[in-house]
Amino acid sequence: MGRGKIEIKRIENSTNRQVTYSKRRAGIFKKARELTVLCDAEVSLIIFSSTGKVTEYISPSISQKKLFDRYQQVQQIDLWESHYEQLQENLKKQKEVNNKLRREIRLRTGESDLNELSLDELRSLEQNLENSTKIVRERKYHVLGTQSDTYKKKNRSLEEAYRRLVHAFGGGREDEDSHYVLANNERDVYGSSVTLANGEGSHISFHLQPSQPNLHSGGEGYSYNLQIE
Amino acid sequence: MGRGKIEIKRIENSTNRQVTYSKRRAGIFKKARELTVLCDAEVSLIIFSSTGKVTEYISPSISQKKLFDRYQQVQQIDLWESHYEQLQENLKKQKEVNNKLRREIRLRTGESDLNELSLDELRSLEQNLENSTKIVRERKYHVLGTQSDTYKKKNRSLEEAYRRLVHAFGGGREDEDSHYVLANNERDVYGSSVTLANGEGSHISFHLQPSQPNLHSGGEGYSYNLQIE
DNA sequence: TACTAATTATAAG
DNA sequence: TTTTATAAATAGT
Repeated sequence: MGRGKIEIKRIENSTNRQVTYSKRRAGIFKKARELTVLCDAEVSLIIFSSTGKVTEYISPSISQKKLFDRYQQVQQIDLWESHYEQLQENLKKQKEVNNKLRREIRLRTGESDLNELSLDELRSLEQNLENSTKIVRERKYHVLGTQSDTYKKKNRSLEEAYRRLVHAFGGGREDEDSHYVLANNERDVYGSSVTLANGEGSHISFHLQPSQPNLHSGGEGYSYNLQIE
Repeated sequence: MGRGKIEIKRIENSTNRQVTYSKRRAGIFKKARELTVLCDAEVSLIIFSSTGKVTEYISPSISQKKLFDRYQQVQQIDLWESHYEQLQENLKKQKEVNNKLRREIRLRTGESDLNELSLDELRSLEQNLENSTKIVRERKYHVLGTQSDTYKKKNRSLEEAYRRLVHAFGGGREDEDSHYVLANNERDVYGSSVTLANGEGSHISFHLQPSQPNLHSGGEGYSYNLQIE
């Protein structure tokens, strides 16, 4: 159909090829639409040009995804399989990793599994926990120190203000009073820290995750409630 | 194109519709093939008849699956996603859990993240670690005790054998000798345990997982090497 | 399914 | 891009 008959083989002239592509593409899409309407068919037509541009037609009664789902069902093949398998493999690995992490935590909390450890491993773990405690304790003291410094500075400015006030009203013995306040404050900060560190109060509840709510549910004896976030 | 012009609307006569379907289907598949060859295009054409029968054409240079992969890539959509939403959701959750578990371990080892904790949280964590240490220590002593009991029993039977032997050769003072051996043994077991518990040796290496090899790679100072499995 | 008149698609300009 | 002569597709038989 045209001024001359053409052989069905790749059109070498690139301009010609491009023009023919446009015309025939329009033609085939028209045919797809017509087939859909005339014959109640469901048609999926996806065309990539040689330059990579995509054009598609899908019957209005369906979507590409649904048609493809149906296609694979009818053809007894599973086009997603490889995707699915990969995802599943990934999930399996994550779960394994999570279980190992949980075990590590159970060991570190002494919650359970300790009976799986040898004597040497127990010794190492104990040593390890002692080191960790030391680190945490030092961090605590650091924070305390910082907090204390802040109080000191605040106190110094308060002291200053107080001194000026007393001076303005013409009093004496300002130094002793203000120093007393300062010293008192410092003692308080450290004092309460020691009390709490050995006390029973202050359970942190970091909140671990909802999917395994019983992971750290405190049982009897030495169970406690350290959960993250 | 035919003896008469037809309107593009559903053909009501079912025989006619069926005939037209066959003819036009052949036509459009021919067009698809021709377009592929003439213009270097990649064409996917899938048609479901109203009776559910599927016919397909795919350019020989590609497969339906590959074309579809490419299609969704170009269209910036993920056709698998809804298919696997649940799986993907699951994977996401597992990864979140994983991160939280890692954080808990980092906190418990003092490896990092301690600066995110408040003073109260630090106190609680310290208390917590002390409790855990206590549990581990007690378990260690339990294992030691069991081990010691085993030795005791062995010793008793050795002692018995020794006594019989001495008796057979007609000697005296068996009791003192055998008791001496027993006592010595007990002291040894506890002695070595105390030495090792405070020593530098015996690092357990449980081996956590390969995907995050640096999770517990010991750095300077208080780093150590507790890895599970 | 095969024929063919009439319509439609398109190759070439 | 639009035109048009011609090939191709197809509606009706």
